[in-house]
Amino acid sequence: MPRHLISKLEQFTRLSVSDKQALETAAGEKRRRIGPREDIIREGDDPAFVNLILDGWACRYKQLEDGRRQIISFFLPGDLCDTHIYVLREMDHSIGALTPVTYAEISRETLARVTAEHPRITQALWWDTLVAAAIQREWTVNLGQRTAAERLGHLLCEIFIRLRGVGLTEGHSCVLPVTQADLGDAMGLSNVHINRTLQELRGSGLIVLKGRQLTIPSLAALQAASLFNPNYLHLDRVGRHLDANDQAGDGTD
Amino acid sequence: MPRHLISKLEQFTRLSVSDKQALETAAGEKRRRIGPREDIIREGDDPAFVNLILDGWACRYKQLEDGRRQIISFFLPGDLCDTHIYVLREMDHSIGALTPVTYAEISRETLARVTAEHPRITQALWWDTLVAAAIQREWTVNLGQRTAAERLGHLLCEIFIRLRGVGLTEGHSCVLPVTQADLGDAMGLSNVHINRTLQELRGSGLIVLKGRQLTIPSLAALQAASLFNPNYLHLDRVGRHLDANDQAGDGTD
DNA sequence: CGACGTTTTGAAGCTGATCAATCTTTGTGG
DNA sequence: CCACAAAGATTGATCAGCTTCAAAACGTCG
Repeated sequence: MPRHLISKLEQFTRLSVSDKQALETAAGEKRRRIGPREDIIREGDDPAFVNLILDGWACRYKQLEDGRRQIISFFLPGDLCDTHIYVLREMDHSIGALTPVTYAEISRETLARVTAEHPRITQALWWDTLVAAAIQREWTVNLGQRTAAERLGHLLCEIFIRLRGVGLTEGHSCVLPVTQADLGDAMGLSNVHINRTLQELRGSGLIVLKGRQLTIPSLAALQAASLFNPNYLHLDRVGRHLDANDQAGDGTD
Repeated sequence: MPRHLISKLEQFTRLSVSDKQALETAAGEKRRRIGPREDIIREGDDPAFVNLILDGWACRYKQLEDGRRQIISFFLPGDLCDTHIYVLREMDHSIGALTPVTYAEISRETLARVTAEHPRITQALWWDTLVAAAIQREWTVNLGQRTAAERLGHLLCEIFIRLRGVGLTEGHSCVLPVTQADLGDAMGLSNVHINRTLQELRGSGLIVLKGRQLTIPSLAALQAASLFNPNYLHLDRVGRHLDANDQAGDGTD
């Protein structure tokens, strides 16, 4: 069932049948389901598990004393929250659902066992962690330098490509199941301005957005308009040399 | 000589004499010195080493096609660039010096050896990595939600506390060796507005800034004004239980 | 149908950007 | 030790992008 995670990791390296089974087992241990606006974990809590999003969208966020909320990152299906979080004593931010979410709680011990026995998974999780850090850096650039239209366009490019990596796009389309207010909290813009900026992107034909269905007629055009350079997602199959080949037939499915 | 790194890590766990010697040796292998505005590594380069800043200030940054520059994070003495960066094939950002900088290049092999032989160092580096990620997240909040004055005040709190952790403060003062334009590139503000915001902070008595000498008369007051919550720096000695105690006298110096 | 959440629109106001000039500091060479 | 150059800090004036507030339209679901 953690097929999205597997798809994602296979962008980096090919996994053997046994690798996939190990992930399967780990993700099956403890499964939970929550509704939108519910929290998976809160600032101040002791992080006991690594959470794996199986379905739905969640986010990291932080709320200032006066109510301002910043969404720090989006969690899409297949995303894993910090694999070493248990080194720290308490959460410095919260993780909450934006849509109905199904996720797996993976214990520290399980994760340790899986990585000890499956070096390719270890490598792939490293890659995933580094890409997550790169995305966070890119958001810094996004918030610091880009205009509203560039910023939003950039986000949509990123989301589309990430969803494609986990098999959740269809042609030029994908879902965008969050409210405009959520997008605003993520981009540091008011919901009103998000609305106007979306209209601007629609007006210039860069996106088609009907309800929760997003279509990007030309990803290249949206990328160009948003100064989007996909290099930070590191989709260049760096880990080719780690492709599983220890058993005939492995990794071909 | 990597005394700043050692100071920093000892905020998390106590290190034995042998731990410190290992860091000493690793940091001594290859030392380099560069001037301000020179790069340590550039976007597109193949990351061969982990860089340890021994002296001076550097930064991660990214430059957009049209020249806009965002400083993504500051590297202070004792800071280590991503310890697992070699998993990726090429840098998605650059690292450059803001002042004259001395740094050590640590090879992948050396780092692997040190961590294999020194579990406390491994743990401490994990803590360091997670704190670095938390800082990046906090910058996202900073850029997305805080006003110019809050943003700048927040940054100054963070820098002061980080410098204090590596023994580079004196009483309520520390150096601030970067230009206002650099601060602007880091905070997503124009240099003009940085200037005016600094004057505002000076005017309200929250900071004293003469040349490159920064004094924060009341850190608590600046924190309050900037909505600064230090929890994300995880300075609560989480790793107490890992304190080195395998040899009498260890860790007490 | 009615209610609630979400999107859309309009108008007014503020924060911070831009541009351009001046002042100050630092560093360098004579 | 002074003169000069270059970098950085400061100031003023104008402008643009985005926020805020408020209301209306739209959708969706019990």
